[in-house]
Amino acid sequence: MKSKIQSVKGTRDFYPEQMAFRTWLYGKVREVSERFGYQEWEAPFLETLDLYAAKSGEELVKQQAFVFQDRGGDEITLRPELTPSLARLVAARQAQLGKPIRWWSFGPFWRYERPQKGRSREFFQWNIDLLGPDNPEADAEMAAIGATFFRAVGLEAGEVKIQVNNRKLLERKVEELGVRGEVAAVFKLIDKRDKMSAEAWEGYATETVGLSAEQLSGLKDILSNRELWRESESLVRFFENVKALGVAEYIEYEPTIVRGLDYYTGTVFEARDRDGEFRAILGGGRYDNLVDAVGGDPLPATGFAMGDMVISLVIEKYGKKPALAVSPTQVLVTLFDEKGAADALGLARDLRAAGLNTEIYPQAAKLDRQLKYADGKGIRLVAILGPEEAAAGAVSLKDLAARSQRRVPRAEIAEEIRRSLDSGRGS
RNA sequence: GUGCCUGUAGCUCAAUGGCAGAGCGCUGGACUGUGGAUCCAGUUGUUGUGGGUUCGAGACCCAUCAGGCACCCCA
Repeated sequence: MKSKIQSVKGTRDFYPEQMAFRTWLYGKVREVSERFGYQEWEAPFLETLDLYAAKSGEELVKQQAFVFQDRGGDEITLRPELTPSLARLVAARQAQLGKPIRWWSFGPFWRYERPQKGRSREFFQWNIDLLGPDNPEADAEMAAIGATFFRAVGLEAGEVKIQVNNRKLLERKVEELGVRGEVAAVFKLIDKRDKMSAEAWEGYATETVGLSAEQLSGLKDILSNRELWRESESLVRFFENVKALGVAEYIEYEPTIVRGLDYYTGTVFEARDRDGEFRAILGGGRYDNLVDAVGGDPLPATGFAMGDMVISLVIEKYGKKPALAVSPTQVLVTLFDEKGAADALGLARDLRAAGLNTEIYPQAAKLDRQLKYADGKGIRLVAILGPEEAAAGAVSLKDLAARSQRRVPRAEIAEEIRRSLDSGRGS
């Protein structure tokens, strides 16, 4: 065996079967995005390092971005996320863009990380953002879009949930504990809670973050108070809106959600499967300062991102993966011998002209071979054109799914195929 | 970037330091113009890669690459 060139670490190959699923997922993303009136857009895959320098979490850029020098010596980054690009595009044409801006996008991103389940170095991500309004109605719309997507792919509220919190509320509560200027450290502490043992976490809280016993106890009260949202006018309205939008069953308050990225400013959320088996399915929130941070005028914004890997695992786990037709072929034209080749090619041409996806068996072969091929590839209809049919000016149309066959005059074959496809659609 | 686990046929996996195997798949036939089932036959390897120990290595040791898990971070 010859030595094979390996693929780049952390990348995935999309054979037709995987590509069909990716396309299906993209279709669901499009369907839901457009249902809420969002426009599709796209940014370059390459951006300057400067774009990310001040904005994203420092770790994300410094340690996890693919950065290289171009031939002119400029620092170029393979985009690790989309939101800074969004802010850049919006800032560049801020005056002429009508508000609110409702945009969505689905494309590839790169992060230089250790690959593991639900995480690779090259992945696809759905981004959807609403810029303009700074009210809880906009936040609720985002959560509703996420929930509507789950419904669209068949995931029920008993299987996935969207957990919500508000950074301003949390910040206020933390400050009430008498923690000054160390809010970011406390947020990090909160984020770690599920990942450490209770003792280790408390040790980290008192020793590293420097909380007093009293403050720690107060913090624990905050994090276990599932009714805390009632103290935030913004969250109260958020939950009212979510109810009105018909997705309340998917959404719940979770005091430990803070999100990792530094640019979030208000309501934040992330979705998980109810068993907590996987990492977050999607994550997002309000980021009101980002547009002016890249040189635009201040513009409030909210949005979220969903990677393709975790959602795929969740869809698979709950048995919601659809049976997808991998071959686009609607009808296979048989080939018996070289003498009949011109006739078969002519039939294929006519069927294609009639708008049918038509494939011809590429060489003369026994009929059972050709039928096996069609069966294996999931092609339902086979147009059999052998010496007998040719002599009669007809074609035999076999429906592999219905196990039926009938002889049709050559002139009517395209119409007959169309009828068969329509009748088989429901079953 | 840190720690741990794993790597054998296309796939899933066996093989006490002693002849590299099974199931599935694939190919052909039973069936010269009729598919999924069944039966029969056949096919599949530089044991991830490179070194080392040993009379002898798929197994032990080192390195390296890839995958997985936990950190870190996050989609």
